[in-house]
Amino acid sequence: MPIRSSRSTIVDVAELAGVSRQTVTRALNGLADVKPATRERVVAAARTLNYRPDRAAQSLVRGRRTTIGFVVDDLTNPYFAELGSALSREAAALGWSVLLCDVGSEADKGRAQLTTMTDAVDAVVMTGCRSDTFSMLPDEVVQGDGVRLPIVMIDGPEHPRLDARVDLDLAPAITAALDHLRRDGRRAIAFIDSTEGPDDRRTIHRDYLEAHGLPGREWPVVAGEETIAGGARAADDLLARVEGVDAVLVYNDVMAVGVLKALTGAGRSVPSEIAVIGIDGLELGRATTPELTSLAVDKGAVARAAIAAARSALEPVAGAQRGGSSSARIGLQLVLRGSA
Amino acid sequence: MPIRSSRSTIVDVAELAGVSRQTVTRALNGLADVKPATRERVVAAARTLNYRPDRAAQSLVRGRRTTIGFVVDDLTNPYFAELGSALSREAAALGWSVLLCDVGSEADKGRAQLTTMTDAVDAVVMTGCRSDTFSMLPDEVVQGDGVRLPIVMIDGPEHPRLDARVDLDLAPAITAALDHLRRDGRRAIAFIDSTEGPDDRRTIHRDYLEAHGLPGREWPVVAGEETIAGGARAADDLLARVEGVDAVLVYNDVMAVGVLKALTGAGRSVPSEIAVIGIDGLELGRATTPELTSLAVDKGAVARAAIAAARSALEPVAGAQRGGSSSARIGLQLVLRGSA
DNA sequence: GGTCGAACCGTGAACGTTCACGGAACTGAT
DNA sequence: ATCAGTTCCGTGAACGTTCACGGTTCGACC
Repeated sequence: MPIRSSRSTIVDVAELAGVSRQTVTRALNGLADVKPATRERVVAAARTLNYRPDRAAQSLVRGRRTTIGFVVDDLTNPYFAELGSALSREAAALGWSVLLCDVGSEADKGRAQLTTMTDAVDAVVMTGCRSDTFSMLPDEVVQGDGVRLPIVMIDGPEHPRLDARVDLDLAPAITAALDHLRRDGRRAIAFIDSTEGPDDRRTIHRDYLEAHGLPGREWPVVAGEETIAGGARAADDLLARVEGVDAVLVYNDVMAVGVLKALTGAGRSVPSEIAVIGIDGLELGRATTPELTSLAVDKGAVARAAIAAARSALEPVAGAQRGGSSSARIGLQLVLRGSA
Repeated sequence: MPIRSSRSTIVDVAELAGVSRQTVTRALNGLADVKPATRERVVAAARTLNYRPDRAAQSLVRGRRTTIGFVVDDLTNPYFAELGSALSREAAALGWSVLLCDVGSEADKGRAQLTTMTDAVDAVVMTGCRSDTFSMLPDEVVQGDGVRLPIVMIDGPEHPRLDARVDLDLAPAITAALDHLRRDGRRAIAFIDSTEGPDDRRTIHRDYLEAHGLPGREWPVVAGEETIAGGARAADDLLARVEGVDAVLVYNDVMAVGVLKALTGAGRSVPSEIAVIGIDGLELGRATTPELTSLAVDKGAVARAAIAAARSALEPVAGAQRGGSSSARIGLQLVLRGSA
């Protein structure tokens, strides 16, 4: 008997059990029309061969399952985790599956991960991507000469290749937050960003300051990394360089928590001396004292919009809307907790 | 021309472009031996039909990809998020994919999700599962008459069906933490659990108290839910019922952060009056003031062990070790930050 | 005009599983 | 002994794609 090095198939089991393919199928899938003795023989054969049905072959014949890939910079960031959670449930409601891909920091590994993901998936949902995850995509996917793998981008940079976008409606939200601060008599409202690259949140903030004749355009602060520690460093930096700041708007909640910590650590009381507002509305914001006021994102809504976008891009109807990238906007809500 | 309601296949494209399957393959996959004009015709046909290659058929013929399912109670818990992140990268190193499944609270939906997941996956990695996720698995999977889908459990309840376990080596770690507290002169060391069910951490704690003649066995505190708010409530409860507690060990970091907040909120200073130690070693523990001391879990190590276990369970070598469930133990490290 | 090589394209077969159908063997009653 | 009815099992075909091979066309060159 020749040694089969590769994985054993259903016919191997059939031969060993002395039956046909079909009987093996019946026996292993618990169908009727199999004599108990035969079933046992088949099961035993499957066990000794460590037989495992090929999922690809199964789903080929049983019908198509759609799988979407969820690409994140860093699942460790609770915002992305909450988003992934919502996406997983939303996809499940349609019978879809979600393939997770945490590309992380190392660009080369990220590339490899994305290639294996993209050819196992019917559509891609990317998010964040301030580090340019998009350019890590395999060339054949991004140029898409042949078949375009649908890509929907959540709150990330623009790109002609995208099939759909889900954006946060930041302008009214940030305006509301700043209005709130101004009503409280705050005048010196700084903004702490995560990187120096172009950023809607920062420009909205700056435009607001200009429109209302407030100071602060000259206080660009950059955390460098979207972590608690990064936020804390940025806050220390801000305190060291600027006098009289009485409010801070922060790029996201994770960094805002760091800011909060650094401020109280430096003896500034929050919110009486300095108010802090974050963006995302994470559960994490409940961990601090005072709790973090934030512009909350409805992650369920974002996930629903993303899934809907992927769905319509996958629609079998021949689209005259080729290249007509759809776009959804999700509002944010100012949730007042303790910090502002 | 009959209207095809289902998804279009490669032969549809071939017919529309007036070529053969193979030429379509060549054109769309960017291979050689296609005249530019023909390629364009094929691409155009694919576009109008919104053709999308069947991933199942592709991977059937191109070769097998292994996919593992990652089952979590709640990805919102940063511990599981960090674990998922590690798992994703570890799997990627082998060219594997990770299917995410956040079963959440609703048992019925969880059931449905798990069935669609389990038949798209070559192995399952479950974790947490204090809420009995295991019993949500479809019957044919859990009884596994025919082919056993490998299941590896991370730090969850025992079950004869499991193929492998990855456990946290809690006893020495918790002992180290309690030793540390005792060296600091703490005597009244409470434990805050998440549920009332059987739990290693609680029993290790109680055994330690007994062994060292410390009080506290009579202070069972249960948070109910593994959240910051749950931990806070539990701490309030503890303060209201017991006098003189000078240290608290908490089931996990998320709850411990809530405990920390409740204690400082109630005017107790940490760590001078009461020390707090959590379990998990999350980044979240850096958000508080003081930062949370914790028994840190190396999530990368856990993920590696889980992947390795799945790998060996999938090994094509006929195993005489059928049912011989492997088991790995991962140590924890006491990381001293501010709270103890 | 024949030969040769390149460029381009099509035809079976295969991947591993399940579905639809039909056939054999066995039962029990007429 | 015949028949009908179960019970059990096997044989082609199909799912949609790619691989290996072979064929045709075309131009160029002797």
